[in-house]
Amino acid sequence: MAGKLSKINFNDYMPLREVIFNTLRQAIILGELKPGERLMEVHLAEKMGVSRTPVREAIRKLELEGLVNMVPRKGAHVADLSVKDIMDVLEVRACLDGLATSLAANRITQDEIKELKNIHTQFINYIEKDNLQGSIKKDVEFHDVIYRSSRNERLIQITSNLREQVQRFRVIYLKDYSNTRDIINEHNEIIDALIAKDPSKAQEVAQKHIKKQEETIIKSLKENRIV
Amino acid sequence: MAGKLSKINFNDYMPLREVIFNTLRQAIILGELKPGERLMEVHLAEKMGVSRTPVREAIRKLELEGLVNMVPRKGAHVADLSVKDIMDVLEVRACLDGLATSLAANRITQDEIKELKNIHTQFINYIEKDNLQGSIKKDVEFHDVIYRSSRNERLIQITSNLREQVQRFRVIYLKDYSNTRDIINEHNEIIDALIAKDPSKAQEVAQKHIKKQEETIIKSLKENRIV
DNA sequence: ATATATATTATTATATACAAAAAACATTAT
DNA sequence: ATAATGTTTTTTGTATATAATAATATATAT
Repeated sequence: MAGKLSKINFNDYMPLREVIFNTLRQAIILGELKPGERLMEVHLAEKMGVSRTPVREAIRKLELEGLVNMVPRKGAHVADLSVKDIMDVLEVRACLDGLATSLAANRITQDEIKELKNIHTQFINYIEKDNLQGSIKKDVEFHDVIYRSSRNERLIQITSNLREQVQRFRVIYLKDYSNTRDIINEHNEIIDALIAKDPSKAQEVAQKHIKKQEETIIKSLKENRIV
Repeated sequence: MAGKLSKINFNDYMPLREVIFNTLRQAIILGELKPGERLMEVHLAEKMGVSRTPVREAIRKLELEGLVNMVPRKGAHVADLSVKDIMDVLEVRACLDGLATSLAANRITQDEIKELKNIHTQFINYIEKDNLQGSIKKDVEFHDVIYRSSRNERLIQITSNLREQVQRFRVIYLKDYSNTRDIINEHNEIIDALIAKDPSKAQEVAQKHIKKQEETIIKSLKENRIV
């Protein structure tokens, strides 16, 4: 009964508002829509071939997600993201990454550890080959597995939003961004702590990992004379 | 030039969608709208004397805030809040309260410490007088000051959402909720750590404070045979 | 009686219409 | 030329209309 046809093409309906929401969100995160840029309903609507209604609903959601600022009766703008903003984000993220990793130390399965090692190996390969996009992708996946292993949905949701902000910041300010080899060792430490099922060690190294990321960003901001 | 008239009554315009959003949110948090309850657009619209448009936009925001679940083309329901959900929330909150308090230890001003002590005194008074509503209010204010003193906007935003969830959980499951005298001592410890400007002590006692809250909730759930 | 098919109704999704406010522009007075 | 005022245009906010889907009720066949 449950062949391919009954599995596929069932729940693939997406409201226009969702499509618009995802499109705009991606555009903001990838820097195609720049901070401060005005979001005009009619303009966006005709550009995407829809009416104002789904555009407005999408903007409402972006507003709550903090990617868009609204002034009633004036309009919507792409939210600014200051250095202070991202420092706030990283301060929280360091803490929550520590939490996620310490929880994962107790809750991660053997399969997930295997998966983690696998991703890490691919990460190393991309780094060796200077493939930035690849290494970024594997870095994201690496942390995805850890968050997932924390078995805390709320934590996953919050950190995913925080990572989004960091990604956005990089695109806006740090066009010369690159993944350093140091990260390999830091990830190794994390894996070791997880295998050892040592929560406090896991917390420590994960927190250190984000703090180093923060330092890297600050260093890069200084080199670019931004701060 | 800048008399009362120019200060008051200037920016007091609020879009209907915001009014509806706040109304519905309050209703959900205070348990007037129960988990699983259907939110029907026309129904809500005519109950509040507006058209469907602002109601829909409000629902979009509630959706992103996690207070409402949507199934496309089916409708919106008040989000469920399971015991597991709230355990997740408290796990994160313990961590972030620790962070906020440790940051506050370095950043809080003398005035803010004075404010904190003041609120705490009033909190004690309400506890002594068995005034639950009063003590809850002062408890909230107490933590507000600490979050504010962390000087981390992102942290303030996230924790405010988490506290909202805890509040909601209490209303749904713990109608017999009460503030115990133990909290007085825990708050005292927090104040002391802040005065001493001792971040790690501050983190420790704040985290302990939330963990105790978690225990209280679990105990109460057991007494009520919910878990 | 139960299951299946069909018609009816209710509800959401999207588009459009209209009203109110803000912004842009032009006009006049100084 | 500049500021103040009035007019037009643009844009947002809200209401309504239409289309499509889901839910419900009804009828029919087995």
